[in-house]
Amino acid sequence: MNFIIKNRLTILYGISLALLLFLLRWLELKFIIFEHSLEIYLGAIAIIFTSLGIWLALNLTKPKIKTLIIEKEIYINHETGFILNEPELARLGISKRELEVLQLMSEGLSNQEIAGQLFVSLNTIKTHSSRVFEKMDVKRRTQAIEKAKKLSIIP
Amino acid sequence: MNFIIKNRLTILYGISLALLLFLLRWLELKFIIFEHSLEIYLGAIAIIFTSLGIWLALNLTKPKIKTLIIEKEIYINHETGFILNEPELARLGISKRELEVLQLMSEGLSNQEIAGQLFVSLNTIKTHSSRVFEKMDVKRRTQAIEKAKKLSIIP
DNA sequence: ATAAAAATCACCCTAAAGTATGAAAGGTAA
DNA sequence: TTACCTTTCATACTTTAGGGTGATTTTTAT
Repeated sequence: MNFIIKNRLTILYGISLALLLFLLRWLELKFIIFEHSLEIYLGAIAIIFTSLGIWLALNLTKPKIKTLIIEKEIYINHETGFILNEPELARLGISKRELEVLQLMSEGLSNQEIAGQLFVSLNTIKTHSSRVFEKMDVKRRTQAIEKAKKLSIIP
Repeated sequence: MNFIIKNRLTILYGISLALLLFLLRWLELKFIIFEHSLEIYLGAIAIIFTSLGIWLALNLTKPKIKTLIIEKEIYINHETGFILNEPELARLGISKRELEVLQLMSEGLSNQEIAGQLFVSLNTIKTHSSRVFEKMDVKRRTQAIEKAKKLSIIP
């Protein structure tokens, strides 16, 4: 069964050829018996074999494929994946809350804005930031941000 | 001339067909004069027209176009290679000196330190920074640094 | 040559940032 | 329980940052 399925195209071609030969024989008989003109017979043969040729060419040759390669550029920003450098964080002794304050600082928020966001007083934020600067051994928030980014403590 | 070049394929086909008809006529004459067998004549016609059919099919069919879109991923490396976003810089209207001040700001320097580094007065740096904030539409230096980094104006 | 833009500086004032010190509440580990 | 850390908040003070205004010099472009 598998053999038949695999070679079904070849078998079909064989059957078609056989039928074609029968057709030709029938045309020849008609030509001989009824004494029709030679031209009609020749014309029929020409048409049939031209068709055969076209059919053979279309079905037995592999289709011509013109491959058009279009390169589409996709820009990927792989800065999204941020991995917190926890050992460094532990080494500096920065607490969770302090890190939070540091993060909001790096986003450009003022102490007052950070206080509002974390629902604490301005003084609390000042204390936190002072401790962070002390622990990180920096003098200003801008320095803290710079250093923290270099150390992968903040994104 | 242009007409000939454009339709050269059609003209070629016409000439080929004419030659083919001549060949057939010649074969017919040979068949009648020398009383050769009908089978050879028919065979020749069959072969010629099969070939014609194959040739026609191969040359007149349009190739199938297969479009392959290859997506090429391009990673932007923010860490190593920094490319200054000059169009954005021009759009914001930030001058060379202002950019310098902005850069030193991002490194965590105070206005006084920037003034010392650039050999100008503190007031000059204040003017520059104020202009930068105005042009960048921010309120604080930390915001300016954040935005500038996002816009690839500073590394 | 002249106008526009950039860079420089000064003065005054307010807002924000940062320092110092003290203190109280809550959680955690020895 | 004690000692320690974290988080919270306050007050007082100093320093830095930032806004507004005006002015001069230098550079650049038309």
